[in-house]
Amino acid sequence: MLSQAIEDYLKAIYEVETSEGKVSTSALSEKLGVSPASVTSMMKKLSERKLIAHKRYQGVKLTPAGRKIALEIIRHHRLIELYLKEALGVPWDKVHQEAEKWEHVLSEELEDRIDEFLGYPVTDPHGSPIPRRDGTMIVRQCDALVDVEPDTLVKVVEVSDHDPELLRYLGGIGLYPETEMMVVSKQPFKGPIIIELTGKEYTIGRNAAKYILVEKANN
Amino acid sequence: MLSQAIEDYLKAIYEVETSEGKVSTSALSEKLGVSPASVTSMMKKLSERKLIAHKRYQGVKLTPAGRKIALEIIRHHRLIELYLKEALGVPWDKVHQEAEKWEHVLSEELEDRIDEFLGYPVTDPHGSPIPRRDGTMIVRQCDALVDVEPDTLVKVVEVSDHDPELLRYLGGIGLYPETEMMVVSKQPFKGPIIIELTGKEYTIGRNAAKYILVEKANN
DNA sequence: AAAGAAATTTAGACAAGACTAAAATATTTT
DNA sequence: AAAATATTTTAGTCTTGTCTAAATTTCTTT
Repeated sequence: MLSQAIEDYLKAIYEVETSEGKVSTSALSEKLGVSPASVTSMMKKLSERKLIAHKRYQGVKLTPAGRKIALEIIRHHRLIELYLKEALGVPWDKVHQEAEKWEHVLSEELEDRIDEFLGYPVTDPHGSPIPRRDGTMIVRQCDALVDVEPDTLVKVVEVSDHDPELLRYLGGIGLYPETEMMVVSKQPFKGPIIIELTGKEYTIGRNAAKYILVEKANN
Repeated sequence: MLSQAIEDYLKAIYEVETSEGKVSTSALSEKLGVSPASVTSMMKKLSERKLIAHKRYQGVKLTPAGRKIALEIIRHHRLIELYLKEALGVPWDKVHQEAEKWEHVLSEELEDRIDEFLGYPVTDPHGSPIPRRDGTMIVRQCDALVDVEPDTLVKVVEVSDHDPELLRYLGGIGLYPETEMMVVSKQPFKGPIIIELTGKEYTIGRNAAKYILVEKANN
């Protein structure tokens, strides 16, 4: 049995690995809210257990075994998020927090029941793909909203679940995964992005726009 | 925030207190699967936090603050048990194990949603009363099956949830809370108890019969 | 290429919660 | 009531996962 701390580290490493490519001690320190020294000592432990490969001063990489575990936890997390929304009507800005704790104590059997209840879903409420039981995950090709040229019609693919306030804002304007919208303009000097949605225009800050993934709509 | 260990101790103290009256170090040691020395050291901590009253060599008692917390955890536990059965069809011999872990990470908000989903239930799948949010709990007056005289018609009130195998057996013969049955005879020399249920006779060991609570049926 | 800055690791400490072995106290037996 | 037994507590150790401060290595700047 793995400790919650180990599960959290593996998950964090996976997430940094996919979003930044390289996984540094400081990135993990920041993401997990612990000191860099704590990260280093955990890296040593995970290395010994062959869950990661760690070169001194050079960052870290998941081994296949470590990646498998990370994906199991992420699967728990995303199934739980979707379950809470579908079965109990928990709003999408709150499911993350709840899943963050529950994911570590979910049995495989209950995981299966939830999966079945939901009809073997493929994405969570934020549009993130749910890893399969076998440790594989379908990754969709898409761009951050911040990188899209103006005058493009796009479809929202995924919204990061880590900022509840952003989620409440986006929910308020009706911006969810699968929603189509027009990128109207990008204000200069790192100004916000203007989008059009159901006939109205809204502004989205550059920073927020990094966390909204979209693909070109087939029009 | 209380640690899981503290929550588990308080719950165990509550349960021993209600079932045995006196709470000894060894009873807790046994119940929690830790050494007596570990119990003593935790007792010291809980005492300092004024969650229990501890007299050296004389056992332990919950303070009102400690009891409140114990009942909150038990409320989580029982709501979760019922929820898993009702919403996801988890069989009653498996809900305990799952609830044992989930109870410690359930937010108050999700607790409320589950309570509402279930229609503000009063008992869990084993017939145990669910404590109210305010820390009160309705305790029903009833007898252990082992103490009932033969030739009595009784209604099952509650079955202990701690032995999955017993639960599977009882479920198999259709013995659930609210079920009515006839106590046919008690075999001598600590032999089993014979009951009649839906026309058939079944035997229930003396030990098991201690964990089945019943009341006289109004016939 | 050397100096300064930033990131990482090491060293050592601490808290929680478990353990064993030994000492202290209660309880039971004779 | 003394002896034997059982229970509880104390003392000291261990593991996990955190921390700070100091040392090391890498990166950036000039």
